[in-house]
Amino acid sequence: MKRLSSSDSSDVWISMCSGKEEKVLKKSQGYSIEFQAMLDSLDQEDHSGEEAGLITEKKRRLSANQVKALEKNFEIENKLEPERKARLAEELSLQPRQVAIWFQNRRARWKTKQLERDYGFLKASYDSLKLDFDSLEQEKESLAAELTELKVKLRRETSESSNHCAVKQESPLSESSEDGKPGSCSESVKEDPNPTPELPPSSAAPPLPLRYGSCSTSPPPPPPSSSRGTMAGRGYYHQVRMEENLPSGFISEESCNFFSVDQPPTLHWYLP
DNA sequence: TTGTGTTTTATTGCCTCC
DNA sequence: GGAGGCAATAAAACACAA
Repeated sequence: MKRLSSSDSSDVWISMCSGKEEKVLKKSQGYSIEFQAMLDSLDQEDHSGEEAGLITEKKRRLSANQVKALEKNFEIENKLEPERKARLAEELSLQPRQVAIWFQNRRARWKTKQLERDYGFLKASYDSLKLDFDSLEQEKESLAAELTELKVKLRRETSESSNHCAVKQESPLSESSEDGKPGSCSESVKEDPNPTPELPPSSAAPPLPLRYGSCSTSPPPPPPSSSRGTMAGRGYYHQVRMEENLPSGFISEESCNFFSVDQPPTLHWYLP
């Protein structure tokens, strides 16, 4: 498009020239006399075109009614067939190209809005998941603390009972320990070979298999590298890390049953 | 009134499809 | 190869605070 210096100081636009020409004209202001003369001649040509009744139009916004009609049509179908374009253009007294451009821009706006909506939805989903994760993490920590406490208590009771037996064994009137009830000494001293506060060396404890909702000793395949950046991928590593953080000796058969999941794990992120 | 940010209209260049 | 769509961009039109 080319901007003309009209006599009535209103901006007149001719839609027949390209934007590149306009840029050239704008940049050329204040240039050589020859070039200015050329611009003047162009202006004269444009004025003569105006007088000849060529398409002279201000760049202006569409009227409210036009926009309303276009919006209505966009709701029906956001793509424009040639027939509909021509009909709309005729109904709204617009150029078919204007209608096409309006639809194109409208689609772009719709896409932007859609992206914003999707982002909002994903963010809400993420926030909710994070809350869940945080509460589970807290629960895990309190359970671990409780477990430690219980183990200390158990150890104390065990040592007390063994002391009791040592005293009784010296006495000929000591009670028989054959019934195996609590308080019996023959086995209880041997119990608890793995006191918790003094964690055994890693060589003493066999490597614990990682569990993924079951007690299988074979670890699952590693996550695909492509999923490492995703939430699913992070979930995979979180589960591993959480179990690695458990106190040594915690993952036994009991603990396995305690934490095992009845349903098989969903590895949808891993399965193709 | 003016400077500035936003919205709307339009262009350009590239890509895909027929 | 032409038509049409899309992303990026330009620039006018508009809104609004200072």
